[in-house]
Amino acid sequence: MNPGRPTLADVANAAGVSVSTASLAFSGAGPIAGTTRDRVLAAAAELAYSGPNPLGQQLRSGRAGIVGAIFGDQLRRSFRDPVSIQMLDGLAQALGAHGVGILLMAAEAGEVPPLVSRAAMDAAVVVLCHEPADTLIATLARRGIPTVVLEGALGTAGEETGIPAGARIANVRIDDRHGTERLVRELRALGHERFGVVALPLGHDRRLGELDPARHSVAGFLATRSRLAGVADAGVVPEVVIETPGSLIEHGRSAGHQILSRPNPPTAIVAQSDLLAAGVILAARERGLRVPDDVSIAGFDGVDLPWLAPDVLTTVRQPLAEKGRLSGEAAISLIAGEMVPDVILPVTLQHGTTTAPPHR
Amino acid sequence: MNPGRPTLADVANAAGVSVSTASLAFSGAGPIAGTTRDRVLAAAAELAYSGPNPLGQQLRSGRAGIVGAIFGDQLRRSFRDPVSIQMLDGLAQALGAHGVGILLMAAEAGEVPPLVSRAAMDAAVVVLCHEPADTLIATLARRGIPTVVLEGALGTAGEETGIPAGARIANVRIDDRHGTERLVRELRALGHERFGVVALPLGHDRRLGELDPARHSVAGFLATRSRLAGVADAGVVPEVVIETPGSLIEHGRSAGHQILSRPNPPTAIVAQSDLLAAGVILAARERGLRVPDDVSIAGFDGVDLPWLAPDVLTTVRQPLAEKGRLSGEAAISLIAGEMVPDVILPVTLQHGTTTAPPHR
DNA sequence: CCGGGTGGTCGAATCGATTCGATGGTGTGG
DNA sequence: CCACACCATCGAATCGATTCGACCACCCGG
Repeated sequence: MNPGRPTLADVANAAGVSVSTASLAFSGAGPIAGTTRDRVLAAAAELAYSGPNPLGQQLRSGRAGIVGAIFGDQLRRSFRDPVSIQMLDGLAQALGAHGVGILLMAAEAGEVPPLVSRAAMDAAVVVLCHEPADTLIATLARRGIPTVVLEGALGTAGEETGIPAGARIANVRIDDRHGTERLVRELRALGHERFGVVALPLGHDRRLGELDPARHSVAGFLATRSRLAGVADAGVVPEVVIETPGSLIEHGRSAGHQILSRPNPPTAIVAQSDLLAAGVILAARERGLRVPDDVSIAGFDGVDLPWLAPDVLTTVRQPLAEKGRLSGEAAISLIAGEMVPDVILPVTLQHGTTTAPPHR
Repeated sequence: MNPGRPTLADVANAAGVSVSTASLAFSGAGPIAGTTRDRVLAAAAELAYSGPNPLGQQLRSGRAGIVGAIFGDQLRRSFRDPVSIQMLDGLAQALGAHGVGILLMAAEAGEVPPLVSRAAMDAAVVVLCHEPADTLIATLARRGIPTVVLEGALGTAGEETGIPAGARIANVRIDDRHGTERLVRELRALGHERFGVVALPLGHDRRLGELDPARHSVAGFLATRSRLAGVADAGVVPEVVIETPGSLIEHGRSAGHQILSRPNPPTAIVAQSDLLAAGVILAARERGLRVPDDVSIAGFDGVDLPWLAPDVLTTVRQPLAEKGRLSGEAAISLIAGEMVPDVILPVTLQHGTTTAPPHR
């Protein structure tokens, strides 16, 4: 009759019942006679009606059935790190169990993608934004979208961040400061005294190179960036800190070469991610250095690196899938209007073959 | 006044204009006086109205602004293959340019996830389903959702697949049959005569092991699975075909050990993906075999494997990001109601250091 | 001075479903 | 035999926006 696909009204019409009754036949809410339901379903089959249009349901219920997952970089780069992927997998599991879908968004370099301000979503999860993501979070807050922030800066709530006071925000993070501290203490216990650090991006500008003391005081970063702070907590001031443009093998490799080409390189290199550490190991191999005899190398995250064999990385393992799952459940709770306490997940030290006492 | 967030009606009310005028102030469609628009926007700011509710817009327009991306496995596994990721990145770029978001869905082992049958989407892209995805595609077709199928089986349209005739389906695939043929021909030209093949999953059951001639005739698969058919086109009947549960390094490694532990192993191993090939190389290394002196190994895809250094894989490169972009644009066209011709993208042979004439 | 055009605004219909309250009919218990 | 309860069904309101056609007033040209 009318163009386009059939609607519930068409089905009701064909079945000779009212729209409300037809609705009951599909939703199952409320009483309905078996014969009536069958008649409605038969009419639906006849018209090739494939069930209620989700758009109508969404408007009515006020729920989109979607949670946005916002990554701090191009997907191509974000997803080369197994960290993001395991997180995402955990997130997908938790949300999938509630019939909620994941809308993928990539926010490059502090930009706010149009989807963040326009797409329909019931909640958002901000993942892996190494740099401060205040404008992003503020945009979501203005829209009244409850938000789960992963590994966010500490002062997310209120203040001069432009984030409204009533914003419903939950924080999920790991105890990376303490984890790093324990790792570095162990390295000191092995006898290491001179350290190099390969750091994740510290700001919006994606650069590779030594931390610029003119622009950023190391002390300042020590205070704000927890993995660096963990180094300081262990009583270590690194000889050199290389900032990288991202958590990728090749950046770790470049950083490794930069550190290892110094006149008298440090005996221990602590990388802020496993991929960075893997890159440093490749660099060491390329320079003919033996790991861990000539240099100890440690990472952070605890992802599988089967191709690093025979080496097994010493690292700090964080529960990645668990983190994703928790974030998903936090999002579900926020949507339900519940308060969600901040969560800090524990990490565990994992001994591999890439660390040993320094060679004299 | 009323609970919840303000609506366009509230804003119109506060600004002393009608709802239709307020709508114009935001959408910009149709004539509106500057002073009126300013008054509306001011009222909006006053009420902390953050723009039109997407749910209302979607119902009205009949567009969800979302394309579903359906992967044939858990995300954790799908995304460990850079192939999926580069694809997804290309897809995200193409769709993002049109302001369309990506809804992520994982379909394990031939199941149809609830989101596929219930979520609001304007189109779907079915990615990386190594096994036939007929029920999936049929579900989408019944819902009238235009679908782009990547590397789908050849007879997607009509027939006994349960897919309705009028379904709007576009196919995007690469010329993998011909690419494989060229690769194998080159290996033959080098002097190889006995081949092993490490294959991607051939059915719903994820198993690792030699192709079972009782259940599946090799000839049958040669006919239907194009990368295997390419081997046959080159005039080669492989001595052994190992089927794997997925495109992962460890599966390639197991398959590699299985092949290389045979009494008189083939001199050339062709893997159907780069990750599988990388696994075979690791297996060869572990057995003390030199690549390519003792065994030649080739892959398929052309992804970056920096950690394979110093080896560089001989492979067939396919334009992955391009494939994703094209799929995205195909989806956009389908949504616009246009017909989209099937696309077959070319592949290029890429010579690495892992293939050489066989050792006598 | 009058008619036609136009720019600005408004009312009402529409998108497709859910859900509340009302209604009519049947069955049961007093 | 009457009244009450309950089950099945229906009508209408609602969710939040867009858009079409009507309308009014004003400006300009004839």
